[in-house]
Amino acid sequence: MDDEIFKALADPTRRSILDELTERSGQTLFEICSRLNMRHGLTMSRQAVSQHLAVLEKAGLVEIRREGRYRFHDLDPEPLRHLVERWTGPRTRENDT
Amino acid sequence: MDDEIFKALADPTRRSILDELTERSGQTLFEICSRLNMRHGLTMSRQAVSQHLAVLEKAGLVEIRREGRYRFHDLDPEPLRHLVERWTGPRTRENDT
DNA sequence: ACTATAGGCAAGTTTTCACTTGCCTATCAA
DNA sequence: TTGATAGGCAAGTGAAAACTTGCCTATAGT
Repeated sequence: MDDEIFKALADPTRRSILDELTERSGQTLFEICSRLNMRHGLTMSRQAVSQHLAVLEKAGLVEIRREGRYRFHDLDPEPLRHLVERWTGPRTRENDT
Repeated sequence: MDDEIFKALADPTRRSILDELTERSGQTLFEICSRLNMRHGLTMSRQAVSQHLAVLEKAGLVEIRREGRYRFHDLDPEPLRHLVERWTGPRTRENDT
């Protein structure tokens, strides 16, 4: 289960998508495409982005809701919160400088 | 820079290696090999493990120190601490239930 | 009804990654 | 100094992942 999350995070394009959705939630596929192009310098086909979104959805990091002919994408950062605690320990208070 | 860390974490064998080093720091290559085999059911060549360790070292997650003919491996969890904060926000206290 | 927009499906290609194989070097112990 | 142990290098293989291409479906506006 964590496996899908780590694999999803391994790709820089997918991380940029998460960045985009962090900044503006509920974007459509086309919006994400154009913003990846504009702001991250990524030029890739709509299908490529769609496939990335499918990976992110399977990992539970993005929720997709359909309305009419639009598909809106929302970030769900919940699965990320305790992801690396197995190596860092549960608390990081001593590092809060 | 983060890219190497995320890519390093994408492989389940490498995550098992981090688990092993979390439990017992300073293991040699052969120790890691046999413990991956014994405790994680992973049977793979020494070279494969060595390559994984190289990836982990490049990502800054493992430090390697040589003494005589031995090579000891230590975990450095520091780069992991704030890895996902760009999506979760800096604090997760409200989720400490 | 027709057209444009938003998205879906399913090959096929290319690149990247994990892993092996074979041989070589270095340290230590007898 | 011989042999055993710990590890290194580099080319090769196989499979998975990223991305494209071409065509199809569905919703909305006029």
